[in-house]
Amino acid sequence: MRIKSAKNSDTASQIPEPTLRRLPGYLSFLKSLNANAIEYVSSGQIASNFKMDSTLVTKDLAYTGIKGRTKIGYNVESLIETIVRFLDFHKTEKAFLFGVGNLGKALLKYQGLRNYGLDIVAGFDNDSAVINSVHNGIKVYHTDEFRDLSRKIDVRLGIITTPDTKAQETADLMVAWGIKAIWNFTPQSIKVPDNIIVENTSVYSDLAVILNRLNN
Amino acid sequence: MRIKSAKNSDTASQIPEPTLRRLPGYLSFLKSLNANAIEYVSSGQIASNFKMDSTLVTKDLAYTGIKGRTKIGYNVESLIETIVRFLDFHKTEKAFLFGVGNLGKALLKYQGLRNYGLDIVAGFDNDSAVINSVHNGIKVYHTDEFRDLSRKIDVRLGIITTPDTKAQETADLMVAWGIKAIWNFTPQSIKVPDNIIVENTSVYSDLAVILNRLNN
DNA sequence: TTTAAGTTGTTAATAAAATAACAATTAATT
DNA sequence: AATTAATTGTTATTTTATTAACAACTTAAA
Repeated sequence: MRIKSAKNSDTASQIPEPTLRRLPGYLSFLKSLNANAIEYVSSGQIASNFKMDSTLVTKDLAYTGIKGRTKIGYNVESLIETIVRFLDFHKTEKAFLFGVGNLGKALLKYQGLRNYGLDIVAGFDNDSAVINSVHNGIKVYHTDEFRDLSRKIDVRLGIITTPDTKAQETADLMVAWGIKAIWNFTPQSIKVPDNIIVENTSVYSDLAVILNRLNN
Repeated sequence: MRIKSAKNSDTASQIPEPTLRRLPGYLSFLKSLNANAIEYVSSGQIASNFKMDSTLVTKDLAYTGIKGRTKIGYNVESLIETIVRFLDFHKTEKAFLFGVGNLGKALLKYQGLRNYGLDIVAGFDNDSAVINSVHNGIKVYHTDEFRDLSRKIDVRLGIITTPDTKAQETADLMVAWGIKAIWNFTPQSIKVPDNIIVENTSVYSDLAVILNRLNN
């Protein structure tokens, strides 16, 4: 049986995902340049930092709309601001997190995400050991309280850091409530309606690549 | 300036990275089938679970050397074993972890990685608040103790979960000691000799994709 | 003022990955 | 025993991403 890959309902999802994935790396590098009071940077310099082709950097940056100056390069500060705005890292996207285990707690405590536009507003779990605990100012509630929560709250993003076996039911719960996007940290593939955005983050894929490179 | 992308010194690094990245997902799915006492699975069934093309699954599985049976599919148990062995998840790769902050602690405590061939044997940090603490049986030492550590110890992999600004010096330290592969969880690009394997895991790239899909 | 060199930005070529097409096989059904 | 349908596995095509080539520009140097 063959299935067409799920296509974006959008008219045109212009920007290639590889570009989108590289931009935060550039941003980190640019910030370090800025911290060192460096005013201009060329695509070649960025490329050499990441051991990649400079044309690719130029093209990636072109997507953001920034203009460079011949023989000078790009203004570091305005490039930072352009990328931040392009990636919507300047806005604040609220999120719920389900499953306050080790990984869940780490994400709650992780200050870094705040600077990149993510604001986790509450945690949910079924384990009484963590319910009512507070991490980094974020309180953990019983999952039952989520069911009763007003759907008027403007949270569009849900994070799954539950045990693998709970991933699907957690996703179902979130979809029923009205969540628009799910960030799934379990290796389980979750089934959701076509209009729900799912992003899977699997540390096991990275591990597979490392072990393969180490052993071959 | 243009730079050729760093190429694997290997004669042929045969297996495509996208395939390698998909295999752990298949594995997770197969384990759930096995838990439900399902004996055989077709590439079409796997494909439909992940909303992908069945040909791609067939090709991915072909890389592992497994043979399927026409009209029947693949034997779930032997497919699991084949993928596990193919990915070297059956071996135990020892690792050091540098930077015992929130993310570092989470990785130390994360039991899941043990089942996928990763065994973190020690943590290192400069903060006296965490030195000598034990997480999941793994002790945290002062970074200075790493410098003095015998290079005879068979640890090939180092994990960086330090603050971004410490990433490069931590990498330098590890390379000097004799580490062969680095798993970098900071968004900073680290510079290492060509023979050192580097895998970057950036949660910000995933966030960028989610925010883009949500807002466009 | 002219020339040279570095850099952007665009267009063309190549490489890699995903999808489609299809041949071969074989279990199940008639 | 013959036929049908499901499925693997391979080859061809298309799409996507990367790399190469090059034209245009502009700053700095001669």
